[in-house]
Amino acid sequence: MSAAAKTLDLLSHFSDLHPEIGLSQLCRMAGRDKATTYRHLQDLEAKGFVEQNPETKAYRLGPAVLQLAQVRERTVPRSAGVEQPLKALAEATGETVHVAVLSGTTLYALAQVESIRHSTRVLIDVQRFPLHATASGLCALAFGASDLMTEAQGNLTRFTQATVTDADTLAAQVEATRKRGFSASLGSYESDVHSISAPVFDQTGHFAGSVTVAGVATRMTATLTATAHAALAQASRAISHNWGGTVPANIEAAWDETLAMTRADTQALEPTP
Amino acid sequence: MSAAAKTLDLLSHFSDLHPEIGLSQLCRMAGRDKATTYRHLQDLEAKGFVEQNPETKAYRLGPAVLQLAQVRERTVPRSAGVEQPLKALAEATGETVHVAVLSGTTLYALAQVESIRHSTRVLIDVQRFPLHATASGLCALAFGASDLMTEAQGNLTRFTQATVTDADTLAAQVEATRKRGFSASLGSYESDVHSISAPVFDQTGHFAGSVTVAGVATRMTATLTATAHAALAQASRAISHNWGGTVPANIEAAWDETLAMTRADTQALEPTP
DNA sequence: CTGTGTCGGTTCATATATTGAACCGATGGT
DNA sequence: ACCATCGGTTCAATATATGAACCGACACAG
Repeated sequence: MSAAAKTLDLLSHFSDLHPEIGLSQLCRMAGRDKATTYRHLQDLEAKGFVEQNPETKAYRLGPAVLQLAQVRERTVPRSAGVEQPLKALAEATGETVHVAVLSGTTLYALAQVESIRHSTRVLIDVQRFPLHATASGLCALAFGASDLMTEAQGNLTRFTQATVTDADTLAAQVEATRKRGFSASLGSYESDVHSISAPVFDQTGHFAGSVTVAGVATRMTATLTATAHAALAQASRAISHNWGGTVPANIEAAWDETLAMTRADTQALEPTP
Repeated sequence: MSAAAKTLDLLSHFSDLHPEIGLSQLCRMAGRDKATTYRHLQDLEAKGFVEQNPETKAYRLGPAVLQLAQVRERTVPRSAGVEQPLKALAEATGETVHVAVLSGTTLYALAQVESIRHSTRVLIDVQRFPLHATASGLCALAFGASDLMTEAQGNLTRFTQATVTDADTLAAQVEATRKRGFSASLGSYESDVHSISAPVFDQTGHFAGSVTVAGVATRMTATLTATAHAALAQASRAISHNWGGTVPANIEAAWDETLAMTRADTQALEPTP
């Protein structure tokens, strides 16, 4: 490992739990020599990536990271961070996939990828996703701020036979989404489309959008659902990472549980030899 | 220069003007070899500090900087970034100095340092600085958002004989502050206190607070004023840097002009031999 | 007030990782 | 068909990173 990589590695040890770290402690955390770590810290300090608390001599993140983050935030559009994960998701599922971002109380379409595996596939032509009638929307209601729910309850438009139009059923679906970490829409917006969504988080740590697999209803078997769940979790982690966020532990836990269940379902249908 | 320092240096070339930089271009900007720069970029990419635009192969800042900035923002209080500059400012001027931060439309006291040079000095016991009657407040009105002015106009309380209580005079003072880059209060809040302030900026690029020299009125000669101006500019740059911001070019220009003028005043009074 | 541990920081011989000129294939303009 | 430039790679030369040992300061304990 290069000296530069080791130096950069030191930065990753600073967190909310360890905002200030002394030299010796950082050596233990990084598992490296004291002299080496000290020089690396000197380099970081000279460039403003860390600074020393004058009283305790402990090191903490410096102002340089703030400026870099500003530049990144201003110059790299969110859509740049979803392309690769979306392609991988489309590849893994063979269905149309898309990402929506939350702005205020509205979910806007940000990007989509249509898989070329099947000749029939879902085409997405909406710009805004209704909160109560789409998998994306359910994700927002389940993992976003509470004002989204009041917004949704004020506009329970019916789109198909399967659209939920009463607040209680909607609340139940939201609750199920929270429990499972994924939301599902079985033709509630377009009747022959079954969608599954996972939430995406940004650097504020809050719900920032959702990533969705929109499948042709007749193809959404238990096997594909299991595949989609696993691939969605992967995609959400990757996109959240690109947006400067991480998936909260409770949602990772919900995913684990759901994945274990769907795997069991699949194996029951198609037992291994 | 260590390899780590050179690697970190590469990051500083990314800015709003150059959000994406190709390998060869970055070599020219950094003045370094292509092979070296390439390996450094590999290190940075591996740690998420830069990423490659898949289409153009150009590099841009990566998601890692967002996460580090979040940690810094959450864990390092603003007050930590003002101590050193404030001490230097008190040392340079021999007067009491303080920093105020803007929250909403209110200026709150954040930190202060009393110089020990004189037995008489200004004691600051306020928690909030009136916008219309203090040097800090004038800075906020001159360099902050426009809603501050409406807030100030709604509360033109008189504190001393010198307090400005009509909107027109206030507007004129604000205009003078914008022109000079510094604000002044000649006993407008406490009658025997003359204060000079400079604005401070944070990572959003907006006015975030002010740094002030609060001098005993009888001591505020032209010489001390010139010293204070120069030291305030220095302090503002340092604090802005610690808060992740930079002083806008137009204010640097205003400072330059004011400093040249006050220097001329000083030399007229005390000609060099 | 003396031993003991740990702290941040420094030294220097050792050896390992960094360096850059030259090179490659791909791309694009003329 | 040519030339320039792009991102990326190679390898011998060597500049640079490394870490065991050491230092003074500090805090705690007997």
